[in-house]
Amino acid sequence: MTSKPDAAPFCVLLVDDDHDVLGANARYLRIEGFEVVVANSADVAFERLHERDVDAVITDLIMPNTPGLAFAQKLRFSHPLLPIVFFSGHASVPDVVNAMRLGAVDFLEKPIDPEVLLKTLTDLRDRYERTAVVERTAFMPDETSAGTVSFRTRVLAYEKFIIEASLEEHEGSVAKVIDALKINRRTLNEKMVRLGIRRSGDSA
Amino acid sequence: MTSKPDAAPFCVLLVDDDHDVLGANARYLRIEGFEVVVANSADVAFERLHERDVDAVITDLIMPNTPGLAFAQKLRFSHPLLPIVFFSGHASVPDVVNAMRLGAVDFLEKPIDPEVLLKTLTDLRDRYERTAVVERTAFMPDETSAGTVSFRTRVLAYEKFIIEASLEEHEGSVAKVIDALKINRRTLNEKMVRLGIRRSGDSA
DNA sequence: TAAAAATCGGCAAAAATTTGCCGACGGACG
DNA sequence: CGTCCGTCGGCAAATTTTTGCCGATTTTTA
Repeated sequence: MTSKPDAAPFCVLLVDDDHDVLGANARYLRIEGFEVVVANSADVAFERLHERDVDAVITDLIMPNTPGLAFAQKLRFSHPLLPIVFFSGHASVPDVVNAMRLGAVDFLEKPIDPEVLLKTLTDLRDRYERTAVVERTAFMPDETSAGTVSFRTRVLAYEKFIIEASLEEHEGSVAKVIDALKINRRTLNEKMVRLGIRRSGDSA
Repeated sequence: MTSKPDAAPFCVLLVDDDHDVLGANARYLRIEGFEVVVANSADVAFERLHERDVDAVITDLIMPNTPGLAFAQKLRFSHPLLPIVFFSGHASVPDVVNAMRLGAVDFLEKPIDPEVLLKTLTDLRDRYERTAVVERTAFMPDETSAGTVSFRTRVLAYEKFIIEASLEEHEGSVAKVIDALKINRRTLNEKMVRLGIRRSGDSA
């Protein structure tokens, strides 16, 4: 409904080889308060990704040069937790299956209903807000080497994410988290310290 | 091609409300060397699951009483890593998306091509052979854990994902993965064994 | 205000993971 | 052939993590 230009700039990377559609969607999303970066090919998309942090990627499954899946695959690797949403005109079941396997968040059908797109992104923004943070803090000390995130780092980032998410879900109740995650209290504690997780309150 | 009744008994739970189809598929799979348990409803399926350990579940998406998705959802609870394969006649994109979100391994289209089914299961067998072990050690043996997926399980699943992705990205080159993930060769090896990851090459 | 419920951290034993070293194997290549 | 390269696995030591136990504090609840 209300589209408020949030304080938190949620940045969406829109990838589509159809210039018109791309422009239209971008415009629409911008009006709705999203920050939008566009790309008309996978290559350009990667350039954009290097230039700045995006919070979600919306991409056409079928593009001239790079198949959308190959694109997603590379993306998955450099940005493990980055939400990807596909859309396509006549997607076959296997297409959808493969897309989801690559960790797609959703798969929309073309032509895209603006309402649906908006809802998808809004949900995403709400749900994945902190994920981006995790990525940013835990990943790549310097942004030069996008691909060289160590295994350990990624896993730790994920652990952190899980715990923080669960913590939030249970309104900061450690006890509930322990129960939900089936993790030893002591262990959870250790991890929180190690990963620098603080309850509800914040920095400083 | 050659289907050898393996020493390792891979047990498949086949769920379909169509008696004839169910029987036919079961027979076929048995001939191909799988151990098959059948159920014509979600309820029966759960009974079977309590009776014995199965390694994979193949289920129709649309069934009279329980919608396949609801079934999968319950299943996800009790068996977070248990591979589920769906099949359906006229699945919509959203259907597939939801199925995959619930962690479906694959989504086949009805009528099922025996060849495809067989291949799917064979791959599954190869890939998930050892995963069962992980599952067993990863979370409570008891079904008391009705609620959630344990922290450990989730992390393991993620580790598995990272490794498999990297492996795929580097066309199965362990050396490259070691370099990319900055992980000790020995460690990577251990994890692959523990998580049941096999290199691109495949079946027996 | 007292009792009950939640958190947190120190410590040390127990358990699990990681890593280095060594030898082996199969394939590609000169 | 003989070698080099990439992979694998056994073993044991080095490390890291997980857990249990105890007691101290803080927050809620009755």
